[in-house]
Amino acid sequence: MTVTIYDVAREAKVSMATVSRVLNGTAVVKDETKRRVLDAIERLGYRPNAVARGLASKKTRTIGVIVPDVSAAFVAEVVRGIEDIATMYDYHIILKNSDAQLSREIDLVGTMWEKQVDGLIYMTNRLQKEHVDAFEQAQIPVVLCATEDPERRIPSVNIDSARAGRDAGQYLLSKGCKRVAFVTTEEGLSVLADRRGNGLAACTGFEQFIRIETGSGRYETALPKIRACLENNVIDGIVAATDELGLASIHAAQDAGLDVPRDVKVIAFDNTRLATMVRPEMTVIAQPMYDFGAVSMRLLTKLLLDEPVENYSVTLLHNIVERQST
Amino acid sequence: MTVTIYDVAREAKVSMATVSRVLNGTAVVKDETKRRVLDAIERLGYRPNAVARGLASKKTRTIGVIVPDVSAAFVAEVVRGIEDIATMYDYHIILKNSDAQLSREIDLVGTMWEKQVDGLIYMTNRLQKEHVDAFEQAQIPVVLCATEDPERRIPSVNIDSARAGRDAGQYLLSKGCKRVAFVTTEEGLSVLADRRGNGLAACTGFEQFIRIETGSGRYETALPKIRACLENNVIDGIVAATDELGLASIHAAQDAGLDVPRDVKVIAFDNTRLATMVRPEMTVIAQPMYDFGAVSMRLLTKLLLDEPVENYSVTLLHNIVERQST
DNA sequence: CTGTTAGCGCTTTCAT
DNA sequence: ATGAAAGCGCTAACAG
Repeated sequence: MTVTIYDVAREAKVSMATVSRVLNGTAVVKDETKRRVLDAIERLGYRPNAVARGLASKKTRTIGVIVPDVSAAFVAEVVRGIEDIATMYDYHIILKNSDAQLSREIDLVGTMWEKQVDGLIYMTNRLQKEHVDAFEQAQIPVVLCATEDPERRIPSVNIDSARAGRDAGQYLLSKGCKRVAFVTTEEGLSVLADRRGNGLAACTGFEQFIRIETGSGRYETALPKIRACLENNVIDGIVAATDELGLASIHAAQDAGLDVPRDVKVIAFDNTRLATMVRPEMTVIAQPMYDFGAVSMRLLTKLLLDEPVENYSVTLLHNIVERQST
Repeated sequence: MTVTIYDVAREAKVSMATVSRVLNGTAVVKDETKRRVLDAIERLGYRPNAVARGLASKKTRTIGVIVPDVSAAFVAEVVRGIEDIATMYDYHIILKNSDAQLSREIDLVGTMWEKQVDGLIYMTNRLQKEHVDAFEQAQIPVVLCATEDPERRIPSVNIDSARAGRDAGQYLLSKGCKRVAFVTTEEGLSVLADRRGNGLAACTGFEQFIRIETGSGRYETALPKIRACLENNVIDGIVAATDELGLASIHAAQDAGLDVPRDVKVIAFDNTRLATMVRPEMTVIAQPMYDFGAVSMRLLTKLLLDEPVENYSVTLLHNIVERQST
């Protein structure tokens, strides 16, 4: 029924080993023999069984990808980057959503272990000791993607978030803003978001700086909260932690009778497609989302192939894209 | 180094078979023995090797998911639905992007075959003979997700697209629209989009009906084309094939000096988050994106577990969500 | 350059 | 209720 390497060997009148060799290019095979094997493969419609291969070689060419939620625009873009590079290096990805729940995040490492993945790309809001322990126990090479390891034990790919926050602040200052708000979901939820906020807060020159916590990152719930804040505080500049919160900020300002950008300027993080499709188009601190994924995967391949690695914690560049909201 | 089932057996003073039994619940094991095994597993930190399991049992508990592009909002949501249900039934998913290229779509079936996936969830714009042949050759159970098989050979999950198109038309008629445009990427690209367009075209009562083809589905490229059309035709109602095209239509209308919804009403397909975040908020034909994925995966589990299946081509319900753009 | 032979770690008869 | 043993389909020494 299923055609095996043994069938091919018989058909080509060679040994399994030789078939394996032409399949994997593990050793030189005489051209004539190679042709016979290839012919047999063709004739029988043979496909190597990756599972058997994985068992024998202890390499599955499969990468585990653990993310909070693929349906988030940012994450989906990252996953696309991961998958593209994985394909390029002939790896497959197993995708799992953690919903940012610690217990699930840890569980999933175990699951990936059972699946014998060759490596792991990991996204989480806050890396904890439990994570590192899990990685260690599973003995799987891990690359943290858009996730910081304060102690730099685990290879990672990030931008300089504090600096990005500062850049946003500097930018608003240059636009004449004095009273600035940082709109974020909730302090303590995401290390990166906090770092951005702190970078922003560190800017000197603001007359006032407040944080607006929206609880969830959802547009609908954020909008009224931001609006309330805007009605109780005179604010002329906003930095939002995500595009969605940026848009909520713009609309909240408009609802409060303010003009964007005249009365209040808004700059948001991420630069998902949303930013360019709304009016006014949003000025953003653009994050290299696709590259987060692509570079993480590339770094992981280096780890797996024992290629030399110059830098185990890669810092990607961010940049400000000026549009109409400022 | 790596703990195997054999080590556990030795530690618990039983045979591998018994360990396997308690692991899989394949047969009754005396409570006392079971405890010894569980203890040994705990003590040794044993994790079953899913690859070895897969080879021995010929079941990998892995599902291949082939989509055009995860980074598209619609698709990402579908994938989330698939993954959730997969997890629920203890399956894993291998994700692949095809970029809607036929050759790649076919290739990927072969790749999934090699990976010995137990089943396949497949999304494509236009199912062709090549696809069906590939499925057949690989002998993998397939469920088509948001993808129609005109000949109903392959199980699938869809909405009634023609009817959805008609509903959109009917809705615009009820709003007093007479001169309607269908904004889509390009005829012939997507069967479902075409079907919607045809359903719409079949509505009687319009004084005029035109199609606006935008080439790509991207906001940026669509906007000027739609605007040009709107300047050369008197249009008072638009049905857009996606939210992104819907938003492009709204902005194009505004740029052409028209008010939405007063002068021209816009209704779009999909209902991604975009629709609720823009102003005016978009009226949509809501698609059950998450459910496309969830139901497809559920159907696939039925196929895999030999559960009775009432209906091999499931039709999900769509509905109109009325907002400000009409 | 090619063949032989052990496994890889588990499931699954078949006995007992 | 438990054990023994034969594979699953392939890779990777080791010979020759």
